[in-house]
Amino acid sequence: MLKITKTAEYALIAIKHMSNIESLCSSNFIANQYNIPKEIMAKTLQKLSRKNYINAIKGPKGGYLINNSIKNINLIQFIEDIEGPIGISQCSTNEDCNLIDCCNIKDPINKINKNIKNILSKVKLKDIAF
Amino acid sequence: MLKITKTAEYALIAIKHMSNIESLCSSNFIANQYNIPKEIMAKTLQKLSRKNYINAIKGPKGGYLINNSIKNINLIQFIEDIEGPIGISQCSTNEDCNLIDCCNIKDPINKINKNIKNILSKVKLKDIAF
DNA sequence: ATTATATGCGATAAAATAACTCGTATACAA
DNA sequence: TTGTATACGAGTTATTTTATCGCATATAAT
Repeated sequence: MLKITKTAEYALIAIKHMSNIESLCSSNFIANQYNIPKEIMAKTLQKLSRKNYINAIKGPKGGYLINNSIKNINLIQFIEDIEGPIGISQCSTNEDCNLIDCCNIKDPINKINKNIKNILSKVKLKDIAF
Repeated sequence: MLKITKTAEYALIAIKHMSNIESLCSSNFIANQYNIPKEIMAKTLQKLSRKNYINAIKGPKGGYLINNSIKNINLIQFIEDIEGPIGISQCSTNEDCNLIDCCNIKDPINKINKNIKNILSKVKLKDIAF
């Protein structure tokens, strides 16, 4: 109920870690340090790399490096970028709901949704990491 | 991602409907009107009845009647009552998380969680139904 | 009795999330 | 040149959560 996914959590943990050390850091290291499954951490970092939150350096002595220009990205942008749209209910993100014509709580639901998104949009990555 | 369940949605729809008509109303009627599976609506209403949000009257010509004293119950109370604890992450609701000792984003996550719960606690049932 | 309703246990289906496997590419170092 | 540590990515499996369905029983009006 109202949960964010593990992937988003793991991504934030990794970003936080990398923003602190400011030096090259391997996927395995983070996975071990934070007790996260290696393969999942690897996939998460790959995704972050594709989206340019971090930069990858291959080969032994390789690893990832944080991209410091992401500090002002807010949580809505971040989560939707790596996980897809956020919404407390189907009709908040897309319109194919079989209640569409008769739903009697659409307005208040969307209001609540806006309020929650508003909170998340005010939290920047620098407020969590960095 | 950050979704409420259908059961909670259906419950709100039913409460909204019953608060408008103020007269006896059967489970099947609501299910039909709002295009919700009959059995699910029935179960949802049974739950609401057990928790005293509505009152049940058995037999033919039976149905449910809303309990008007619920107007000031807020969404946190309501959702947690029928669905269990709300939290954007495991550590927000219970403490058995295998990151527990090393998690580096616990504080900001809990802060965000509090903010979201704060929004929901300010929305009363009368703001959605009634 | 018949019928329309609620009640409640149980089972199943579907979807979302999380975790794992394996093979490939890259680049450093001996 | 070969071995190794890293990133990359397609695909599979497992787990959990959410959603749905079925049926037997209880209740009360007619």
